[in-house]
Amino acid sequence: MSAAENNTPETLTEDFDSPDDRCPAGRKAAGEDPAKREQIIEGAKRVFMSVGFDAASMNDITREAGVSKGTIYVYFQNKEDLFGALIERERNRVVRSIKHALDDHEPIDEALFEFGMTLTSHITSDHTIRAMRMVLGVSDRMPQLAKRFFVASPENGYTVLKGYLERQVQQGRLQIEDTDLAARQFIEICMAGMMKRRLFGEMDAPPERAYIEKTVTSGVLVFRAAYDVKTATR
Amino acid sequence: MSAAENNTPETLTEDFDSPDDRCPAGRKAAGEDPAKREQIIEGAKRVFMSVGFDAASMNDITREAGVSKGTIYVYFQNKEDLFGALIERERNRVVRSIKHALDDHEPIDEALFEFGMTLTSHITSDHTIRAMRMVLGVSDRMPQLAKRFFVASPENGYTVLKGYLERQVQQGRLQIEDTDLAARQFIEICMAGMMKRRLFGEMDAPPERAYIEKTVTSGVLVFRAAYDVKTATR
Amino acid sequence: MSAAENNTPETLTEDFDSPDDRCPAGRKAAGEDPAKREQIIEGAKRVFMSVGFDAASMNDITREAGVSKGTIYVYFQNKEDLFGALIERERNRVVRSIKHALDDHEPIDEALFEFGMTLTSHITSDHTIRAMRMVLGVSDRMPQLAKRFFVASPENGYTVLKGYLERQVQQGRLQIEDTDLAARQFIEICMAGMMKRRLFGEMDAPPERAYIEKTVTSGVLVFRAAYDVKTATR
Amino acid sequence: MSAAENNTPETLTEDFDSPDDRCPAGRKAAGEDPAKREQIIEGAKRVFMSVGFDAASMNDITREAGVSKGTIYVYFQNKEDLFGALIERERNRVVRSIKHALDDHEPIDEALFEFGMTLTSHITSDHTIRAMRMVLGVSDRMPQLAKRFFVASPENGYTVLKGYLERQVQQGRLQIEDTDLAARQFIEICMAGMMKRRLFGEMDAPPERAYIEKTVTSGVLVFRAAYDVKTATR
DNA sequence: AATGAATGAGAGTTCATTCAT
DNA sequence: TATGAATGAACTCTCATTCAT
Repeated sequence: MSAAENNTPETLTEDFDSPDDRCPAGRKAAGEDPAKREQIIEGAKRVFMSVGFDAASMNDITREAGVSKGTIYVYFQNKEDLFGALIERERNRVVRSIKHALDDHEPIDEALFEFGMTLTSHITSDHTIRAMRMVLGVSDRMPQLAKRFFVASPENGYTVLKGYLERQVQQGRLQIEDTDLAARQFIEICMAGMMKRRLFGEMDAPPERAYIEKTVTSGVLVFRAAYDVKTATR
Repeated sequence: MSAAENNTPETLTEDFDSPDDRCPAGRKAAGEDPAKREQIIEGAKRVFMSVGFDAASMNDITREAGVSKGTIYVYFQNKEDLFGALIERERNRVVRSIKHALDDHEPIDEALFEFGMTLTSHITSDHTIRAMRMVLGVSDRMPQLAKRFFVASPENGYTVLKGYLERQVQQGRLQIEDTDLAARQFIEICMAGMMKRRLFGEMDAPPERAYIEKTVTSGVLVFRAAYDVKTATR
Repeated sequence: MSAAENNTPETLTEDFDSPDDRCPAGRKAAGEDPAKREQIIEGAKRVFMSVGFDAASMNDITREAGVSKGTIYVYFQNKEDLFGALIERERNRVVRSIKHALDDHEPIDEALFEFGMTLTSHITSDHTIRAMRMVLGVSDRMPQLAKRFFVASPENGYTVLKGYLERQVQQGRLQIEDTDLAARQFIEICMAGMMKRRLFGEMDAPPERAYIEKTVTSGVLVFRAAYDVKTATR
Repeated sequence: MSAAENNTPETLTEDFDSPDDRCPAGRKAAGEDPAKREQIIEGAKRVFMSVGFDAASMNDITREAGVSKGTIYVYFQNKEDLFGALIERERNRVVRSIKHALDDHEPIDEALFEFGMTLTSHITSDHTIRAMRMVLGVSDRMPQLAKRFFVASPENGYTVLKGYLERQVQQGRLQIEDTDLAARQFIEICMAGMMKRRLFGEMDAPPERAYIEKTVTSGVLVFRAAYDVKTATR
């Protein structure tokens, strides 16, 4: 455990800065071949996703990734480290997808609708729900991991939206005192509890697009009823 | 073993109706002493809460509960059964606290405010957050448990609120087409993502009362801006 | 284990010499009520017989005998002791049944036939086969028990028969040099391997009477072909 | 696990046909090194033989075999599987030794004598007796094992002998109506109860050769008195 | 005297990790 | 460098035995 703590996610992404500096002959240094690293993570992902952290055995991962046990331990210090790297990769993937969801749409209605659709679809997807469950399942042992995952995935939408709202307020199109709160409110109205229901298994498949559309549409209406310029709410 | 078979969640709360009928001398039947049962669950709770289901060992629970391993296995069939009983107990605790939160308050503002405060405080409490994490961590293996816990705890607020909203609509005080959706929206506005942030460890303690009050107050305003009679929103 | 070794079967049967000497008021002294002792052994027999020594749990015996755990431990030092007492009881039962099987029948043919039938039927019975398996299963831990059981049950027939043969030789009706060997031969010819086949499960039920009759009849013929006076065998 | 599944008794003897095809470098595949497998069985044999199946603990076997617990479980699915493999090995050993005991000896006397000596010596050996006790001790839980062991070991002699007797009858050298019964009779006469006495511990060492010789000699005489051509018995 | 709830050592089995090849 | 056989601590669960009632 002490060893694992040295391996904070921050350092993980730095591992590849110059992978082949030391091995010009083509032979990769131990634990420095990005393709093999990817191969291992890909196998680990399949196993972790389907049974969770504790129930996943390193043997399963070995089999699924098609590499030997020893090789995994060259690339990752231990099971937790491997799991952390996997979550970190997912994190990066998500951040990219949401980043530009609010950029260009001119009418506020459409911009918010698009944003709400993207975020809700993403968060209720099988992929994300499974990842969340896994992360939460080990959050006692790896609290930083859960936090980082959250900041990257659901919370990231909040950051983007808050910036957007502030710009709209500055431009006089919306009247919001607390943009922090308003951003959070909008996100939650759009999801209307679907994330919770998916997490706990009350909904056992991602909601249909029509249902999401209806929910997000209503969310935009509620939000504008509260924060449009004419209305003097709060 | 016959005693243990009564441990299905449904019957858990009924087990203790008349515990001393058969044992007037004070000696309790095997697996039927509510105090000892409570003692075991209490110890199990401490261990499960702090490290999660998988990382908790029966030996730890033994030590924490102050009973022997054999005794635990008289009261509970196995580790999952013990965990289930613990979650079930938490579930019951919640249901009771929320049930009557909307009954008597006359002005809608106050009623919704009280409800939002109760629900948000409850769901963001250490107790509930830890329970949720545990349940989500094993939801692959015990999906019914997660579902039951959810329906009882966060979802239960939804049922109560939906009934309240329907009564207000009938009495002409609110104008809501889809009370199902509106109830879900209100709950999420009141929490404004606090449950998520608590779950993932972004907030590492329950939010202060002032913060909850501010958030719920704003939530009520947004909700009324959208659904008050005069306003013709949706 | 050291305690159990003090409890050789020999002493077990002496326990009842004067059970009520010390308790004239009717209340039996601890571990001295023969009826309760019998009740315990009867329950133990059902359990041991059906699953064997190791697989039988004291709880099962408790249930089957209808007495409490503590009571069993008043009457018997431990599980081995209880098992020993049970086997000892079976032993005594058997000895009685075979003892007089060769007494009165005048013609040698009939006498041997009757004896062979009795012995073979007895030894191939479910009861005896199960007892043998149990005893053999623990013969490493309780070697004296197996030996005593054997001497009483299968070997006892040998003693009786040998005496009979010696009398016949003295009376000039048979011509046998080694009555010890002849007695063993006769017994084995009559069983023709049935005991082995039953023990190992090749025959899963006691052989039918007709089959035993045929076998014993043949056994008598073979025996007389070898040992009748006219024939000069050996 | 896939390797362990090959451990069905039928395939056991075929496992080692070409053990080093895949590992020319000397490194053996998991669960496929015959030497290690033998080492484990050898250790297990010592433990099982001395205390029986139930009383033998995997820890004892670990210690006796000089391998770790994990290794045992690579080679064998579980305790029963290991025990089964051990018994199976003993079984094969026996079959080989008896198979050709009656082939070439011309005079019937000598052929039967040789056969009787081989079979009796084998069955009364420490090895076989201990194996029988073990097998019988678990015959409730593993009935097929006991049956297979029996068919291979003691019963196998019967099959061989019966074939021999039938050939002698066809050639007019013996006069037997029921060769099945006669074969069983001969075997039992030759052993004259020695197997029983050894099993139950009445004889605590294999009988001396002189004693077996005397017994088998007498057995052959008795058998021929009954079944020689001139004599019209049965 | 009889009870049976409680004990806790020890059972079989798994699996993250190591290291000889 | 990559492998995967081997390790052994730790797991859940059982049950002969004890002793307060």
